[in-house]
Amino acid sequence: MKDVIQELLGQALHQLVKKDYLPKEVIKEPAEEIEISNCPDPKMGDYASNIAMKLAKTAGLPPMQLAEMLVEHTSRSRHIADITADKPGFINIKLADSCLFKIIIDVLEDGDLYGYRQPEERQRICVEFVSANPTGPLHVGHGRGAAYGASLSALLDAAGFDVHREYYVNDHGRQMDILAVSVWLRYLELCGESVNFPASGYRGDYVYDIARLIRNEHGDHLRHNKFEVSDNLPPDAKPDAKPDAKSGADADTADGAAEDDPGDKEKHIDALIQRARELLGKDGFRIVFKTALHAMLDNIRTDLAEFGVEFDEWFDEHKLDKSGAIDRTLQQLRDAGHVYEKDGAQWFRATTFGDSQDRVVVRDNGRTTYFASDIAYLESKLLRGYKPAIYVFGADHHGYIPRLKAAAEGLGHDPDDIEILLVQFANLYRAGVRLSMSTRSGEFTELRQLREEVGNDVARYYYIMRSHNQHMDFDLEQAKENDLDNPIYYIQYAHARIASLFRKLEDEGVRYNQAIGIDSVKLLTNDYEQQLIRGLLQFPELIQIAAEKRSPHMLAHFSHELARKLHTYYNAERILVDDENLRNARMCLLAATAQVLRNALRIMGCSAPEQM
RNA sequence: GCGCUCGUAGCUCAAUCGGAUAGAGCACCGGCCUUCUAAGCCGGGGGUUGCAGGUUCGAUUCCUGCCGAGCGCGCCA
Repeated sequence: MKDVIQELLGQALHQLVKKDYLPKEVIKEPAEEIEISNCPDPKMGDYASNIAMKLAKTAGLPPMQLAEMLVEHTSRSRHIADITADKPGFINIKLADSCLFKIIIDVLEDGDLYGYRQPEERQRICVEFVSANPTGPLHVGHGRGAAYGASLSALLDAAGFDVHREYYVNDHGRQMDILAVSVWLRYLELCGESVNFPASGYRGDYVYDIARLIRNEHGDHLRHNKFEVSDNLPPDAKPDAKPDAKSGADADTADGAAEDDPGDKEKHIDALIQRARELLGKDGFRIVFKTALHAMLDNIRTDLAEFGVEFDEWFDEHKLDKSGAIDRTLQQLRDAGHVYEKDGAQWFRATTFGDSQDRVVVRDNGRTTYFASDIAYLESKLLRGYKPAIYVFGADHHGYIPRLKAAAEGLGHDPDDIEILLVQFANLYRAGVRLSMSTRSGEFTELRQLREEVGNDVARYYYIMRSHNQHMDFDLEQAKENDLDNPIYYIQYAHARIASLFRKLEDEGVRYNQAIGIDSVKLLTNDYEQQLIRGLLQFPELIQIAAEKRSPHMLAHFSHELARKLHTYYNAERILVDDENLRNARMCLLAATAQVLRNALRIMGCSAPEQM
């Protein structure tokens, strides 16, 4: 509908230019350049344009006068009931009733696809999100990225993009080796060996679960005694050592602390990994490694699936190495002259493209860095034709943006072809007390726990109801215990309420006749009904705006608003009246409202219950 | 020190790439169930949009500086 109005105003501008009332500079080339917004107050009209104020300067006319001229020259359309120039220079447009009523029919006809744009050719884009290292279960911090990424993907799909959802599996790095060693040590523990557990090992119970799995499968075949395992290793740090502990004792007052704890936990764990490889051999280590990896991926996959988050592809990092993609991409950068050697390592000259420093891609020991994989992965995405390739990162990764953009540019791409969205942290509160999210405290960390405590719908909604670049407080008390105040229940209740009316009708043996209803929609003239219809009208436009702004939280607000309109209507008017025409017309409106609520809830990843 | 994201009602947050009187929820106060789900509705109080400047017809939005919060600045992943 907006495009119709843009078109009409565009034509009016052309006419005024043709008559020499206005200079030709005022012509906005694509009509879409003409901004159309919703009126803040429905009494003013349905749509508003600020075009007269925008062009006042180039036209050399006061905004109000220009607005009036435009109104005069806008050709009469059957869609428009009224068009006026108002106060500072806005042009307000009121839609014809017939136009509004038709919305109900549109919704009923389009059904699950109402609000969805379906262009002939869909632009292919990729959304990569979560991508947590498979070294442990997902924690609540990943939850927001998961909920945001999934809803954003659904939103972009609705807006007409061909969306590819991708999870990048870091199955190649040192962290995975540490997990494997952690599992192996727990396995040895189960075998009866009393080995020390390293400070930087993974301590969660899930590590024992995997160890148990291996022992069931392979018995004691991978057992080595504790002396073989720990002899001649560099000393470990204390298990509880916190590098940046801010306790009262500072280095200068308690210099004994350093001597008590001379170990380097990083050197220790690296040596331990090496030892494990030696003792287990290539095959033995692989058994532990693969079992751990698969167990964790299963865990994560199941967790996400239960959360309603699905991916089209799980992209394994190691494939980039195996296929030679990393080498090829690095060679490409070398050929372009963006790589140099220093201190035995190879550096990507990221500073040429605005990064604050150059970045190592090949270490002096010959191994490629994590960033080298990132570059190859980036190239893979762009070669596959995604435009843009969207990354959803936690806010703590914002430092990666300049180097990734630099890499894209170094490979000869437009840096705008990759788009990096940051999701800010969510703080969990219980009864006003902030819960620690560190793994060490073990207080409340797993996404699974959160889902079990508050439910999937609540978790999904709470995660996305705030703008992704806004820090957010997630209060478990409000989310769970006080469900009267929970916005997601409020929305779902509106949907259930409508379903309940249809049930009621059936119980009373009265048939709902949609044909009669559609013929009678013109009876829906009271304020409440008009408000609801306008809500339905706004939905497709909201999808487009929210998608452009990568802001699924706008759907949360929209849904709440639509639910409020429904509840208000329900309280003010009796829906199931005796008059057959009016009753069926109202039921049509409610059916359409339920449909829009369903569509919005689906994009947000929440269910639309028939009863509550 | 440098950089990124922010700062809006008592609390949690909106505000459609700069628009009309800055809006919701929670909390607080007062009304509405013999009738379709009261998990609801209606009404009320509550604001110098962190501070100071600047840009223009118009600023919560854009620019500069300051104050404050969170997070980053490795041949770690």
